[in-house]
Amino acid sequence: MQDSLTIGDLSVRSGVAPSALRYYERLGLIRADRTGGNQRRYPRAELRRVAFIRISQQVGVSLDEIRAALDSLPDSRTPSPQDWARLSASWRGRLDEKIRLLAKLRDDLDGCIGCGCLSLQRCTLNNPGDALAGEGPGARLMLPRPSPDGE
Amino acid sequence: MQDSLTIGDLSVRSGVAPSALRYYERLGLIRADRTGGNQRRYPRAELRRVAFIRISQQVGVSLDEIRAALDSLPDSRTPSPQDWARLSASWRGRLDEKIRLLAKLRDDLDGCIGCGCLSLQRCTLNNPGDALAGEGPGARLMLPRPSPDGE
DNA sequence: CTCTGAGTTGAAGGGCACTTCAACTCAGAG
DNA sequence: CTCTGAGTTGAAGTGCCCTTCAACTCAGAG
Repeated sequence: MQDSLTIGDLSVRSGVAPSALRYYERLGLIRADRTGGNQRRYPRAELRRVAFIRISQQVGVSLDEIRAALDSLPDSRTPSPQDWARLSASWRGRLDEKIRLLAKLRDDLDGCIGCGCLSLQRCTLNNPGDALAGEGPGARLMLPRPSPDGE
Repeated sequence: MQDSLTIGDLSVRSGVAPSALRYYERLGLIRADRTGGNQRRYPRAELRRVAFIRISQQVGVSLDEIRAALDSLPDSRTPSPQDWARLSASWRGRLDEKIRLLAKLRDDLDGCIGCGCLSLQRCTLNNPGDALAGEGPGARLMLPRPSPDGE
């Protein structure tokens, strides 16, 4: 084992399937050198990129946005710890917001369970506190879209 | 406006598109009476079902699981507040776990940002604290799958 | 040199949660 | 009765994130 990893190595060390790694490469999230025989060889630094990708997914960021974030890294040099810190810090707000919304949902749920109404029209729906710009008549459910995202 | 809602009414009041409501019906999550002309008419109680569905999605539950939960409601009578409370309460654990994981991710991220390593191999990956059953050699990233789910 | 496991590609498939479309019919105001 | 907006259907399409497949080639042990 030298300084570069095969796709199998990277897969094992990152926990990401080879097919997913190739997919990430197609999307421009990671890159690989090639051997004479056209096989991928990953510098160790790519491990950090993959780690960042998976963590970002957990924050709920789409691959497209992750790509944009990674594009902001300097491509002249290997990203420094500070570079990674900056990127990671940029997700903090989203993470906080996500946690805040879930905590609110939990509290609303507790309230509804407590009072037994559970209609959720009065408790949660009519008063989302944040969203609900009050468009049209009648009550509106909480969030306009569930929007699939990483957990 | 009588005691039953058209699909348009239900859509406006629930904030869920008619196409989504028809989709939910196909999956067996909601049901509707029909007029002589084959149009859907929803008893008001369906509003609660839709509310429950959207809230469950925010908790990160799949439509399939939501269907299973709804199937546990008595179909002889209109579900009582207690029925809804029971179902909602059953998501509490998942919600807590979700919040816990995100909070942990945030703290790990802070730690990594703080120490500047951001390799996330030492901080987060090698020591997920929960997951990572230690299969195979090398480090493993946090969660095996991002698993798309409602936010 | 041979053999085998690992790697390569493009194209297609899959799961989830819907949306869109075409080609209708219904319901109720005027 | 007419007109129009709302409703109906099944089939196909969409977006995201990958996985699977067939049909190859490569790399390294023996």
